[in-house]
Amino acid sequence: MRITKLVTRTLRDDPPEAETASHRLMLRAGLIQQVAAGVYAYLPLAWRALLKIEQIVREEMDAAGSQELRMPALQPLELWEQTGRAAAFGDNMFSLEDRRGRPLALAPTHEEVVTNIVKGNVQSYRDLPVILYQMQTKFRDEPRPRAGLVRVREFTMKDAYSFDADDAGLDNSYQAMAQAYRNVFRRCSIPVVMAEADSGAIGGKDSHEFLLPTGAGEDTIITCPGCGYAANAEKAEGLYPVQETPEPLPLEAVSTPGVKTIAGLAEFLGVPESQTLKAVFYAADGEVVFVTIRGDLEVNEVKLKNALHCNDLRLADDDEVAAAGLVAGSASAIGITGLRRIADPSISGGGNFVVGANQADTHYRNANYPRDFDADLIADIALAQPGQRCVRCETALESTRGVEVGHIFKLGTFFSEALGANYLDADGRQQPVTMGCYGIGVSRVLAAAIEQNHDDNGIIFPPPIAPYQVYLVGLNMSDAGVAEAAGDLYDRLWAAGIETLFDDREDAAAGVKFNDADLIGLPLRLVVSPRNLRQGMVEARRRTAPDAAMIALDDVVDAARAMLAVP
RNA sequence: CGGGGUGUAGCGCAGUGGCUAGCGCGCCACGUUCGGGACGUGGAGGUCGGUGGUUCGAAUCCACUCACCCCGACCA
Repeated sequence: MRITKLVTRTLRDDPPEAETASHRLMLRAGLIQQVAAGVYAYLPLAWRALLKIEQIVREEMDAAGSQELRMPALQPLELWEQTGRAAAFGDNMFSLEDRRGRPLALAPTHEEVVTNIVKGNVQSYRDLPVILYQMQTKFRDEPRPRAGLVRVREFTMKDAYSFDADDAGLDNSYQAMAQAYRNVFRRCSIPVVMAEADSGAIGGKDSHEFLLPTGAGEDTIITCPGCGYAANAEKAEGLYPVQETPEPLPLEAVSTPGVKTIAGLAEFLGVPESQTLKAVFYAADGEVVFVTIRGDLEVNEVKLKNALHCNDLRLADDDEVAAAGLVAGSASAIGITGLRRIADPSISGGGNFVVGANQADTHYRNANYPRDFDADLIADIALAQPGQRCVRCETALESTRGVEVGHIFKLGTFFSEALGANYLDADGRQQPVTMGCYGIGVSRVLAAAIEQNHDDNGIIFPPPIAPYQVYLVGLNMSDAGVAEAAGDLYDRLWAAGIETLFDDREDAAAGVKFNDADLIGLPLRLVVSPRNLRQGMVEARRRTAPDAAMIALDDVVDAARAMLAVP
């Protein structure tokens, strides 16, 4: 491709709206163009890179025994109502009506459709296992798109679905997919962490995310340097110090004027925060629930959502709190009626806690569970935090941010039961198939690869996903000798199968071309110029190398191939 | 959805009630340049996000509205 024909322009300056490196560089290098919030056009350079990423994914999926198919993005909403996921996705699902007023959805994922396909094509245990996958455009009406291709509303996803006879089969499929994922991300130069993850409201047992650790990420990963434990903070568990249970003392009201926070309460009464209990109120699908946890811990809203089996969870607003008869700042589980009460197990270790009294400016000392208050549900709802200890090896946990590029789930039989995808086992009995699902955000992989592989001058494309392998610069293209030699070299490179982008601009200064070469970040830069030509040479520099090498004009194609082969 | 911000030429911005709305980059023509973002001369390009209002007069003031960005709750 000749630059003079390429529909892309590079930007001299950083776009002001772009905060993260990948967003900034993709805009500057002319890879993407925004069409709406969270909706981007992939310009030719990005598209070539995406096709390469897709091909890598395809090769690894095929090698893992999966077969590619293609399902529709446009689906009847009714299908989503059969599994209850229309409600679970809620406003995150784009929906529309056809001309007859029939409700349709733009699919955010494909479990329903793929399960129906398997239902119609798999009858016997002899047909299992099966793994199907597709490259597909997904639509999700995200509340807040951000960071270029990191979080968008229309994106390319590779989604795969496994169907097995039982849990042992699912384990095999899951392991095969996990290995395929490691291969994909290694080939794309994205050093991922595989972390335990929340499986969501529907999800079954195990779930893992593949995350690129980077400050630009949206997820928090809790890791253990001792044993290698890694988990999304949504899922992670941590050990916190548990006090000995003291002799229970009588409940005692104490005046606490103006005290509204745990920190203020602990300071006012001269007790550690771990000697207090925190009360938080949430609206779970509109129902106000009362949540109690030890004062020094934080509520993990994902764990809470799972414990409550609700679709929508948010902090209750002031009106809801007041309507429920709660006194913010001095609320307590003591004497609460008419509300569901959820408590973290941390309330049962230790004792003689300071709690609210449901009266303004008043708290109780010496509250003890279950003597003084009760809960309808005790569940782990604590947010793991760095500094807490690993549940396996008791090393202090660490925390880092990450971009999620892949996610795998063991789904179990939720979908097959809801949609009647059964098979006949060897004993002639009907059984629901056991499913897993596996997603890679293909367009996000491109963003992550750039986030990981760049410097101050621009992108450093990993060769396997670079849109072209060579950036060929013709310096002083109005010089007939240069134009001829560079054009000839361009033809020879393509003839040798080396994908080359040819900067054939006549009017651009050397500096412009070099800066664009660095910005776009192809693996190898070749320079044909009057100066080099007088010596019969071409200059070659890898994007990652500090210095250039001089290559005889006749040897350039072989030399380029050799330089590109070096990992 | 809560909080903060921005909409003026392809891109980045200036313009607080007054004449023909400016600047830089980019673009077109010609000429000079030619190894890390050159220079000269001449040009093209604008419903000032939209609607309504105030006013002799609105990019500028008011109301409503739309879009987009950033920070938080969601996901690949």
